[in-house]
Formats: sequence, C-alpha cells, structure tokens
Amino acid sequence: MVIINRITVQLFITVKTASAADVFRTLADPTRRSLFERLCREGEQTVWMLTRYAGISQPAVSKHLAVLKSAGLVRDRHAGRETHYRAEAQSLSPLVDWLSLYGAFWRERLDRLEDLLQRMD
Amino acid sequence: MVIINRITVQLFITVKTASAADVFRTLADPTRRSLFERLCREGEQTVWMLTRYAGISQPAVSKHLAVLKSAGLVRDRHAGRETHYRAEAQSLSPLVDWLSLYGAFWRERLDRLEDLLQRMD
DNA sequence: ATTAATGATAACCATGTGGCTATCTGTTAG
DNA sequence: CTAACAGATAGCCACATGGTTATCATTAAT
Repeated sequence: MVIINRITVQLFITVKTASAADVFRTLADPTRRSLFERLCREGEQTVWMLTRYAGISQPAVSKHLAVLKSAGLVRDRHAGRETHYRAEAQSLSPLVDWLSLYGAFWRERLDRLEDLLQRMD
Repeated sequence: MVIINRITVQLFITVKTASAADVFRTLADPTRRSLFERLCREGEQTVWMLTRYAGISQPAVSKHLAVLKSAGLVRDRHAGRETHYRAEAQSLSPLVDWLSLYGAFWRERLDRLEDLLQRMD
C-alpha cells in the first residue's frame, strides 16, 4: 500500500504534462501567446521586462504567466525579489501529438485518393 | 490600374489562408475542436449528423461550423436541403508553421547548449 | 398544395475572462 | 529602520462568446 501510494505521488509529479486542450486554450489569447513567443525567442525574462514589452499592467502580466505556468508552458525561478520566467522546452508536445494525429487522417485520405487515382489508370 | 486591381482581387481569393491566431482561437473551444476532429476522422458530414454527435442544439452547431469555416478549417457543400461539411486539408498549416518556428528556437538553443558542452570537453 | 425536414439567422441570456486599480508580501537600497 | 521596488493577489468591471429558443428560407415528401 505504501509503495503504491509512493508510486502514485511520483506519477502525479512527473506527469504534470498538460493536455492539448490546455495548450489550445492557453495559447488562444493573443497577449498570452505573444508572451510565450517572446520567452521562446529571448529566453529567460523577468516579470518587469515582460510587462514593459506587453504594454499592459503588471498584474495582468502576472495573471497571464500564471495561466501559462499552469498549462506547463513556462517555468518560474525566484531570485531575490524578482521572478524569472522561461519557456518550457517540451511543453508544446501535446500540440505536436495532436497535429500528427489529425495530420495522419489526411495522409491516410491522400493515400487512399492516390490509390484510387492509380487504379483509374 | 485595371490589371493591378485584377491581381489584387486574385490575391484576395487565393490568400484566404487563415493566420495561426485564427486557428488557435477557433480550435480553443472544446466543442468546436471536437467537431473538427470528427470531420477529420469521419470525413464529410451533414449538419444534422454533427448535431446528433455534438449533443447541443442545431443552431449552436451551425454557429460553430460558421466559425470553423471563417478560419478556413472546414468547407461546406450544399446538396439539396442539406449542407455537407468537411475538414480542409491544408488548414492546419499555419499551426505547423508556428510550431516549427518556435520549435526552431528550442532546437537552436539545444544546439547552442550542445555546442557549449562540447567546448567544455 | 400542404406538410415536414434541414439548416441558417435573430434575439437573448449567462458565464468566463482579460483588463484595470488597490493592496499585500517579501526583498533590496539608503 | 524606513523607503522603494518586484511581483502576486483581491476585487471589480466590461465585453466576448457559447448556449438557448423562436423564426425564416429552402427543399423534399405526401
């Protein structure tokens, strides 16, 4: 029992991966996507830098960052009185998985079409 | 002048491709994404079939389909009194482009890291 | 010709959410 | 020790939007 519980906790920690739904919802907002893009481009940034860039109030930026964080898209690091945020490398994998899944249906359909066209020769 | 106008119109028609922003916004809604996924999986469907599947009212489905259409994700075909919708094959390319763009930053960063690690040897 | 069915539109409502200001906590500077 | 600063939280508000029902237009069926 104890071991099982320990394993469960372990899974909870490691499988923090967000779903494609979370990623879609989170990146749908232009401001939030812009913040994420900047973090991807420029690397680690403080909240203050991001606030200057985004052109909205600091609390708004903090809220967006919290949403991004809860979707696993960014990670924060506290240093003194400032917080540094950076994009999480593997966070877009749910999106890649989703795309490859539904891209696969088209591929399949294109293959069928190609097959059909070849039979018509 | 006339020729220029003609060219402009031509561009307007062909460059109907949606932006990544449109695609994100459109696919953020779970119901809409579910409809799109079904169209990808099952191929062409009538509004009535989609309504039965989605479990919401027919007008709601029509509205979602209109949004999907305006984002270029689906295409409609009228046959008698029913309308058939199907997923548009190339419609997710803005998403792929966006992903490859911001995936590229990570790749670049990983390359830099790898480079750095090699220099440390 | 009348009725039924399919889907789009209109009008409306409830809810979610992105923005703001004000405030609180914790950290650095003077 | 006090002031300034970085950031998060709370509370509020305006607006967007996803859902509903009612209705309209068009096409098929009886």
